Amino acid sequence: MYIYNSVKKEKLKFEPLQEGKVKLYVCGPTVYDDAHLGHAKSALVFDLLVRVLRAKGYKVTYARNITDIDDKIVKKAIENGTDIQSITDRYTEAFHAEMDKLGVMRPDLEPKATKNLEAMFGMIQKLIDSGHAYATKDGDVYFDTSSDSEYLSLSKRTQDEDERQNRVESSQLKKNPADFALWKSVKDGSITFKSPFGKGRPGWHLECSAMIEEHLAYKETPYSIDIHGGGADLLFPHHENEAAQTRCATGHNLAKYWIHNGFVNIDGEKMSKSLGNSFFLKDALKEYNGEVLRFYLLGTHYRSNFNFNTQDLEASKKRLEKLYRLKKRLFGLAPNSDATPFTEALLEALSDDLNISKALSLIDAMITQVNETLDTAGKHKQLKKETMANLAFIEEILGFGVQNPFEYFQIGVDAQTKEKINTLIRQRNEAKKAKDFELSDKLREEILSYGVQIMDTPQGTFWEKV
RNA sequence: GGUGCCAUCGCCAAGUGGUAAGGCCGCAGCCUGCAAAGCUGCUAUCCCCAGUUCGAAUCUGGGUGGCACCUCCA
Repeated sequence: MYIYNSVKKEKLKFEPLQEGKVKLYVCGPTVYDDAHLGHAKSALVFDLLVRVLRAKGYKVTYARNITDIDDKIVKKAIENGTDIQSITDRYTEAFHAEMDKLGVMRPDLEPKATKNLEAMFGMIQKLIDSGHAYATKDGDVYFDTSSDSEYLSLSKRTQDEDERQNRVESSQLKKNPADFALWKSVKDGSITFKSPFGKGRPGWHLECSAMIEEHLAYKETPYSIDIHGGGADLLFPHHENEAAQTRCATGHNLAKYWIHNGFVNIDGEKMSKSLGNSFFLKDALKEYNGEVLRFYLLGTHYRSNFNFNTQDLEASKKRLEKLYRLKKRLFGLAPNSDATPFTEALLEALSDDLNISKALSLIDAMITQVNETLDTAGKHKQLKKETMANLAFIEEILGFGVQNPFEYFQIGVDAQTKEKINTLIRQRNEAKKAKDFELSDKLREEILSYGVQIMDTPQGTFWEKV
């Protein structure tokens, strides 16, 4: 297994901290709004990583947090005249439902910030005791970046005057403009939590460091966990700050490997709240099957920036359909469960820093080759069994082709319409049998008017929604 | 201003020193009553310039053009 470490900026052989095990933590969503395509991309990328690692025999413990305390959540709760939990519950539920539609497996652990305040208090105290954090008279607690000689080693930044001036000031009492809040005092009487440092809210960066130590971390290795991941925008300042906290509070480094996925852009522009061009996942799911979106979003290498557009999405959809058509051809056959040359090649491709393009080209080559053989006379018993094993492996490792292939092509057609179409197909087949092609063509026109296409095969006439 | 990434066929996209994968679209065939699906064949020398090398899309330098982070953000 090779993984590109985005901190070292090179592809490295993956060697876990403990033989056969992988501990992975990914920064999850802040649940104050519906998930957008970027959340989907990130969740899909790490879903794929977990599947590949497991296929390679690693015992993976996968954690992805839910940030359920944050200024934006508070703001929304106040606007809606409700408490934060009704906001966070609602969007957490929506997030889960949408990820399910994309075929994203649930993580093993899903820690929430509000449930881990004690762990955060403990880490703050350790940082204060060791001189890496200080409290102000306002009741805030800041991480003292000047106390960490390795600060900025993750993002390889330099702190010049320009940057210092550009940083948004939240307090005049900070020793250094780069210092970031571990605990923010809140005095306006809105939503606060009690802590040994006064009433307030935790800083955003703190939760990940604290929850990793609480739920996931090794205590005796030079790194807390094997892999830490998230969107590329999190490298700085979020991950830089997490790394600093963990390093200073525990004496060991946070993660051995860092993985950052690229952005999703819309029409060449970064999707963001401030640009007003967010694309909600729920809207995309109204138009497209979750598996099509999965296939599309996963179809480009995870580190590349991804430019979302419907033309490319349609092309991806067609490519996925090729897989489903082969499944239709072999429907109902049992696989032999042995690894095949194909499954080995597929796993090898994905083991190279998740080379999805290589993987997809292998799948297409396999599909074409099987179709070609099936087009010739013969039963091809062994090939069929082996192909079923290949398809099962594709489902397992990529999550592609998981639906019933006949139903897949008929999604969105109601039972009544299906019945009508089937009746017309029967009538047309009778006309064909009687060589009344004029009538059969007329019937086909009528069938096509339902927005479907039909295909005559040796096994019978099938139809698909266009 | 600081830091970093990228530039491969009409479109999407691998390859990162040994002579350009794959998909979509298009064209020509096979198959089919006709279609659809499937199959076969055809379509690039890798932004520009200079250099290193027996050999570069792949390395170095310069240029041009995109983009991102530095502020909440997957």
